[in-house]
Amino acid sequence: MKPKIIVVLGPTATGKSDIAVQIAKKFNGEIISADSRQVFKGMDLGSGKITKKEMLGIPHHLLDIANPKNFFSVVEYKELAEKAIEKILAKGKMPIICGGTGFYIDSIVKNITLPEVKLNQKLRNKLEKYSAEKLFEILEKLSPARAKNIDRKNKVRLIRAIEIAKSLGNVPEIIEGPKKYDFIIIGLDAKDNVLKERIEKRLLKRIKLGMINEVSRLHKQGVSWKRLESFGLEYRQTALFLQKKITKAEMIENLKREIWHFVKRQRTWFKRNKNIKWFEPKQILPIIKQVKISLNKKVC
RNA sequence: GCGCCGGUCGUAUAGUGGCAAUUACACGAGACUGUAAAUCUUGCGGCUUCGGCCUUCGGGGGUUCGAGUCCCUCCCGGCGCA
Repeated sequence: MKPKIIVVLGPTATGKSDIAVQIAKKFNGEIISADSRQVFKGMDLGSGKITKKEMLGIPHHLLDIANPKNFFSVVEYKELAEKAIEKILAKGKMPIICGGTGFYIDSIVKNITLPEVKLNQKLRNKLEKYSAEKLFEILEKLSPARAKNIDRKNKVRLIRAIEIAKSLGNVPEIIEGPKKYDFIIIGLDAKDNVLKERIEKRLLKRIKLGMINEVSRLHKQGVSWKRLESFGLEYRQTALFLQKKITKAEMIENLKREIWHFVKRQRTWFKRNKNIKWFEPKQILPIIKQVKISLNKKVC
């Protein structure tokens, strides 16, 4: 029998972190974060990272493992997450993956093997000057197979594909490996108006707790404005505010809107996965109590 | 009361006689081969057998082959003078 892993996913502001902690308490688990921003050290308030206190003694993995100045990708994430899974299982405990980065979660759940190609800044600087059409032509020559299914207007993807092709000779096919684990996937989502309210409340709280200082500190530590803006949402808007490109009121307005857009994108991603069992945040805790026994035998 | 300016898809705008009509934002739908909170695509008057058909630019009337665009009039808003 394959080891069981619980996954807690869903759009932002649904209370995933707290619920994951409750689940971990119930099933003797440890938590592996699946969040593309919380991996970075020093990015706490802006990314909504769980605090030491909120962890209630449950060990958390894959938080604060990367330097925001450096490139981090799903390849590294997958490698580290699998190591964490094995470590937790070796202790006889239950791994619980929790986060909102669909791509990171899928890399584990689908066991996707991706080529490990380091970032080549020199090449990127050169490629960034080209138009999408030009980049597509270059890729077509290097890797016709990849050119066939790539989004030909998406420069970010085109540049990455060329980078991989230049390093490996072509862009290898993606491989979905054998399933090593049994995943129980719990999705958390709430009604639009409930979520919007939570988003606003949470945002104002973060600002009060010092989110702007956090971004300012990151910049002083050498994280460029460009890099901060590339993180999106809180980091982008706060960076714009600190550079006096927008006012504080504009920053808050933009954030409310963009976080909502983000929710929509997350939902679009998760919609494809038919194995997700969806719940409202408030109904999940009583259910967790009930499935206590059945989880040890069979899937709930 | 007089004078001037203005009223166009949710909002802001373009359009001064010739194709449902620009652009931005919002809103909706979606992609995802590896920077994923990023990046990208797409719809947005209605209907459609995808060829078209119908209804639209404050209201009404008029000029014209043809009006968002010109004229008259009414309504509404802003500014100026009384």
